Amino acid sequence: MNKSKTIKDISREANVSTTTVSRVLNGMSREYRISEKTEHLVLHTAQKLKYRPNHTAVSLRLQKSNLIGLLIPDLSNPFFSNIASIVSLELRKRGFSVIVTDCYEDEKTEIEVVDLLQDRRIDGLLVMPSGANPEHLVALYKMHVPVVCIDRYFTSAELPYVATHNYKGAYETTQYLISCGHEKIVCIQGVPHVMPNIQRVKGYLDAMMDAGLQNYSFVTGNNFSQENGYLETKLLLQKEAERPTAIFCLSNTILLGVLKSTREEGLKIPNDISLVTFDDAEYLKFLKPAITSVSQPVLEIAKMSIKILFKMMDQKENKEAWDPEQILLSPTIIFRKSVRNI
Amino acid sequence: MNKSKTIKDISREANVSTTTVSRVLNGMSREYRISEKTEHLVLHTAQKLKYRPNHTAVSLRLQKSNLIGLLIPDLSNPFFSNIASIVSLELRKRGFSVIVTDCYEDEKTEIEVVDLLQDRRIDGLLVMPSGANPEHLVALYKMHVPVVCIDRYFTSAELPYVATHNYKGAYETTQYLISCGHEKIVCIQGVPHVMPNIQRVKGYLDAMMDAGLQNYSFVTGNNFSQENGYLETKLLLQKEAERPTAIFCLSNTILLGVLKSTREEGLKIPNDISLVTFDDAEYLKFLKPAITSVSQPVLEIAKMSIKILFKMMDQKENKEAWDPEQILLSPTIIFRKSVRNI
DNA sequence: TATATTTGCGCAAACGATTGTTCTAAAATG
DNA sequence: CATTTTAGAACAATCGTTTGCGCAAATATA
Repeated sequence: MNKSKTIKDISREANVSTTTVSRVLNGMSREYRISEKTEHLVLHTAQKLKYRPNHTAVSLRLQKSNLIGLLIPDLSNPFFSNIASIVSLELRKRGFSVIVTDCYEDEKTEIEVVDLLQDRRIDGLLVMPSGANPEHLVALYKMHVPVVCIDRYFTSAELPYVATHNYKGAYETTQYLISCGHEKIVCIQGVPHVMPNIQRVKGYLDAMMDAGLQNYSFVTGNNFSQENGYLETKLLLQKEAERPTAIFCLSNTILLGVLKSTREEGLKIPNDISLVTFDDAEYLKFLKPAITSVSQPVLEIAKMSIKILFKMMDQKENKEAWDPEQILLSPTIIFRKSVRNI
Repeated sequence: MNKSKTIKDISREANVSTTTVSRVLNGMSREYRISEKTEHLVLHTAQKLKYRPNHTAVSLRLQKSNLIGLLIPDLSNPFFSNIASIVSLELRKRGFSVIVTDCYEDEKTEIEVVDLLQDRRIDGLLVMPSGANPEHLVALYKMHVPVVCIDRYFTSAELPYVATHNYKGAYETTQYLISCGHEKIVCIQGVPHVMPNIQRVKGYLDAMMDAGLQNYSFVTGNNFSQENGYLETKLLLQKEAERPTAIFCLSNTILLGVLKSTREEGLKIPNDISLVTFDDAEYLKFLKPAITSVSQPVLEIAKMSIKILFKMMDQKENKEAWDPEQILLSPTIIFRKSVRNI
């Protein structure tokens, strides 16, 4: 850190007390009847010395860090980094800084980091949890630190969250495939225990069931990696006879793996096999054919979660007023050319 | 913030001074001859009260925040968010937290944020500058705050940096196009004033020149957006007669725009026109055809910049020992199917 | 037994701000 | 002229730690 100037330096230089300096610098001159002359003197001296307030000291004194924690399972995933981008902007607008941590989908890391953030006395936490267990987050919440889950959440806990209505998105997408005449529809899933995945699988299964296709439903895969998509598809294409006519990828990383696999097998899309994926991404429309996808309302999710966070921070005094809002926002299906009408 | 327990609470509960508590908690029992009995008592009480140190107070006292700033021009760009991901991991390993800010390619924002970070007494700054002006960074550096530029840098300033050897990458890529028989090669650039762009353009121009093709060289465009790529390509394809046989995109966002444009015009790649782009990305190999690209050594760049940052932090006492290391790491061309051999 | 060491720990001053209370002149009032 | 009011600013405690120095009791040494 820096041996920078302090209000004490200003006070010495201007021959006034630190009290006066502080009050002037915080724009409280009027309330405390500080003469214009003194005010100018202080302001001028501060400029001259290139004074900058020590935020650490202010935090300690005011018991407020103006720091928000942001926990992300995987920053290199565009879905998450987009959220980080929006959060960064919105919080800066409101005068907060963001401590961002990439937890690499590891719950243990996340738990450690939550402790560290607590030591730093963050004023609030936005988290896309990596694990299946909300305990560390609930503990923080109970210590009166506002916490909002984004994208991933827990039904077992009383934590506020904002996420995509994944069930609806998956249900409707599956319905769409069925309406195109598909029956053998396979679903390649991501991390099984995270809520978005659970809901998507449920939506898929229910839609199949409701169409009387329960005997055809098949869920496979176990994480959001490209490799997962690749390997699962290889396996699927093995048994030529029972090949699915459509694959529903539960993330666009999975889709990439599926594409690699179908390409290697020489399959044409959508003629040989149809494809749909969760998560829209810019490049999907440049693939040949362009891929139909379920687009999540990322901007709204990010903004909404911040709104909820601030609502809680505003009623910090009486935590009893906290009402863990749990919000699901509808996704949009973007129809392109990757589904064949049978 | 939280009315959590302090060492004073422990001191009261255990009937020892805060001095002793602090020493025990910092593992200095031996050095200060604190009896095992007292040590255990303190440790036990701390546990019982669920004590957590107040990092704000520690920072103030020790004049060290354990906070690193990370300034990014655009978090939604995978190139940058990948760097953020690596930086987050590496700094966590070393016990630092990262304040990340997305500056949205806006220099004014960046300048403001640098001030804020300085107020927070960050121990170091990693920055991918948004603007053409290094003054605010140099000022920080002169205040003895370690600063390292990543990817983008300034030749006019004495700041350390780590970046891709963009000139080399562009030169060799252009050479490759030429070796495939191309002559009318157009370069669509990004933000003109940032160093990577400048170097890439230079590499392209020199390669054209060295091949005696200077009359064919043509640089257009003005930012890294998809729209830029789209519009510039539209213009290029206007004059049918003088159409280039190859386009060199200076980022993969630009490439996406180019693709959209060529697709709309019904051009086949690489038969009608060849394409090469800077920045490799996962999806490039799934495009049809897969796109040849210049891959930047992102991991090495991130790790190297952190290494340099810590080297400076380690010799904080005598800033004179600081030696602004300026490092360029070579990129790799990944040959795929988007260039036609004429 | 007197003195020198060692053991075990606490006092109090920082770090850089904020703020309730108090104080002293000057101005206003009667 | 004596007294009250007001303007203008300073005192000192506080936020939660760390740390140089000091000090009493216990033990070792002569």
